[in-house]
Amino acid sequence: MVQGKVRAILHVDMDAFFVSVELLTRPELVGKQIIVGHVGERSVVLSASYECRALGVKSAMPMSIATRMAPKAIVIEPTQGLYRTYSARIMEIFREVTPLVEQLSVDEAFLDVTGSMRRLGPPPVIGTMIRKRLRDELGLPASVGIASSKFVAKVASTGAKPDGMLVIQPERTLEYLHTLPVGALWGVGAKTAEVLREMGIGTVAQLAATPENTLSRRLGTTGNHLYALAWGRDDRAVETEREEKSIGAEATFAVDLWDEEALRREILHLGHRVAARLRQANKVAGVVALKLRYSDFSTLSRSRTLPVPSNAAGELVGAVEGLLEKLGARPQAVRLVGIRAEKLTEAGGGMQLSFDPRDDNWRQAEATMDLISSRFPAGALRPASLLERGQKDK
DNA sequence: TCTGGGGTCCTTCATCCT
DNA sequence: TCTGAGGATGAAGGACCC
Repeated sequence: MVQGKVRAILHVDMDAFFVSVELLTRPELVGKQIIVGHVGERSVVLSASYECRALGVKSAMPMSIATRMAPKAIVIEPTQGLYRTYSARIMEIFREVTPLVEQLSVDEAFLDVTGSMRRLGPPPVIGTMIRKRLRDELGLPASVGIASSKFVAKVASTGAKPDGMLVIQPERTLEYLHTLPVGALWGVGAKTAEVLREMGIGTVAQLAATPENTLSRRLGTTGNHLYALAWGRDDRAVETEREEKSIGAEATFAVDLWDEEALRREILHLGHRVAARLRQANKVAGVVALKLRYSDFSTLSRSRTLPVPSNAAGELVGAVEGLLEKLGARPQAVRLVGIRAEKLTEAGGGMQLSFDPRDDNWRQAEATMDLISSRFPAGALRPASLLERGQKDK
């Protein structure tokens, strides 16, 4: 950052993104109560239209509760590939404005437009132009927050929703921040909010008025971090590149599971998914982690360093099965199982060392699967051990 | 009311090594 | 040879975000 120069940061956040994308092909549903999410007892709301939000429906809310709150809502099954396609087009528009784009998720990004102002005009003009392009070219509404830091821009875009724009001038930052509840701060979730509530802190103004060491004694480094934010201090730069640190996959069972065989089948399936994504990213994992969630929602994780970093499903699954065996008998039925590949490094630094010729056969087989998977629909190809018995016998 | 799936970051604790 | 201190590292768990 250039010392002394005031930055112009935009945070652009699409409004009810999944719902908006689905409505593009179903214009007759515009203005209706819409929920995007899987229909299932254990699913949650991915996105809800503002008509549903008015009734209390929120993202991540259990579907069973959401449909009770909005019994007339129309539930739409998510179309994963479609969101990625639109996301890519949204980011393209952002990059035509400035190369300094930090994508936070499929539907939001920070843009540092400090260097684009001479060419495109002041930040509010740029924000308006971006919103117009998203609306005209893609048919999607977005909200924009403009400030001199990432954090305040993000808070502003939340305040601008839906379909609005909010500019926080640097000299008015504290005045604006100090009107907000602590939950508006990045990093304050349910637990931290509860701790702060016990300390008698409910607003950003109260947080700012609390001595920093009081906060850090209670919350550790989070306390220092929150204190800085409460005073509008955030000089983090917009980062255009971010290295993936882990790749994982997990699945929740429709019914909690005691069956070890079914558990191992799911692990094999997840292992293949994770390995395929590692190969696609040209990465190998140094560590593989297993995650189990039991009936009572308690979660356990175990991890193991691989002898040689790998992206072969056989090796990932082998390590996870070792962890599973080490755990011994399950104390409760299993609700969720997950696998995560960690300590990622670039693959392709020559062949991986292995003394077992079977490993090479596996890698070749998996490379062939990648090739076939790239040409046929998802799920067309699976290891025989993942097929149901009836299917396997055919 | 009952909690998905994909991630990141931080803290705590155990273990190893010097 | 034994013991303890302290740093580095790995593993586990929790909180948070979208």
